[in-house]
Amino acid sequence: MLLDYDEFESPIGRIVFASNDDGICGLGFEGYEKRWGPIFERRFGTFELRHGRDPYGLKVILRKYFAGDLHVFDSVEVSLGGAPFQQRVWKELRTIPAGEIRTYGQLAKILGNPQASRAVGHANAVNPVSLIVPCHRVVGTTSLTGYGGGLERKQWLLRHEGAQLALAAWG
Amino acid sequence: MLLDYDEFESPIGRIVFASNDDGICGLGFEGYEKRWGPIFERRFGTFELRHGRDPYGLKVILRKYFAGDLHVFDSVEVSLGGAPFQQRVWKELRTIPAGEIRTYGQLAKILGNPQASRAVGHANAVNPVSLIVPCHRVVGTTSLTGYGGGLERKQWLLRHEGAQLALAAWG
DNA sequence: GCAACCATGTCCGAAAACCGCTGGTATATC
DNA sequence: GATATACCAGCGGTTTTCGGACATGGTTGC
Repeated sequence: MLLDYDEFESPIGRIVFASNDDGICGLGFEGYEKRWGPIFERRFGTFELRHGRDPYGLKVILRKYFAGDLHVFDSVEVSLGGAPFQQRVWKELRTIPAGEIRTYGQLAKILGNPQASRAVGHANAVNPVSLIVPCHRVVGTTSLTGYGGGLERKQWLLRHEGAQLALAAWG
Repeated sequence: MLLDYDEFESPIGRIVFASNDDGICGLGFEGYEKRWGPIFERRFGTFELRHGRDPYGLKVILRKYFAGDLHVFDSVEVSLGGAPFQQRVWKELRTIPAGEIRTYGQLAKILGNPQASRAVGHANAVNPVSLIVPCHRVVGTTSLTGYGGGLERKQWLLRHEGAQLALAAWG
């Protein structure tokens, strides 16, 4: 499998992203590309990366997003793979509007099993496409919990989207 | 929970009061309504306020009280909530006749624990229904101490009821 | 299959913080 | 030496906070 990949300089650090014929299949903050090996191997068997190509015009979209155009990701095609439950989680994530947040427990409930909050957390943790699949809009009941790109970025993104962070502890 | 609330203009400032089906559940001097949010939320979960209703005819009763009819509160129904000890304190308060005063220590003793004066003070501080539950009739051993509506009002009320304020410092 | 991971949530108990206090000493004033 | 004031520690009930234990479900690796 031949994958294109490229980079974008955002206000909170370099972003790397990869895509195949179906859509964006990987996106994360700098360093994330180091984890692509096992991820894409499991998914594609073998793969090859070709640098400097951006067939979906993602750089432009990212620039708009960071300029305040928060809904530009809605129409971006993604190619995610993953287990059945994870796919449902990721699909559900994309229905959360910018500026809103959910808890892991809420998502679990929506997906039909109120007890599966931890499983939801795990699905978030292995989300291959940050931002476009907005895993940063999911928080714990009592804290921000975690984020692949680091909590500071999660907080920054939520502020950028105008979300109401209820707890003082969330900053 | 749906609560009625209304207002009354007294000689010492506007009085606001709220009630439910069981009786008066909140009464205080102007500004007190701002503290109703947390109080009623803890007690009722959610609640809603409906202005301009006075199902217990409290305005008439208040007018009589300020005209000098000091015992009109005796038959008013109240709905207080609160912790067990607080309920005992508030109940005991209503047995203090107009014109008399007690100290926090005396009340503690009456309630069985002479050391609990400070707890009595706290119970007084969170009394949701002033005047009817006459927390203004409790004073410190050496000073008036405190009052939710301000010390001037406490003093005014005690004079109005003809209480003997022994200490010169009390005014 | 089975055990081991987890970007969770809930419950419960212990500890600490909060105060509309009191009583005793220790300093000040006259 | 009387007062009066200031300060301090200990007081008890409630509320809040914090931490640990535990149940939880889906995925992954053996």
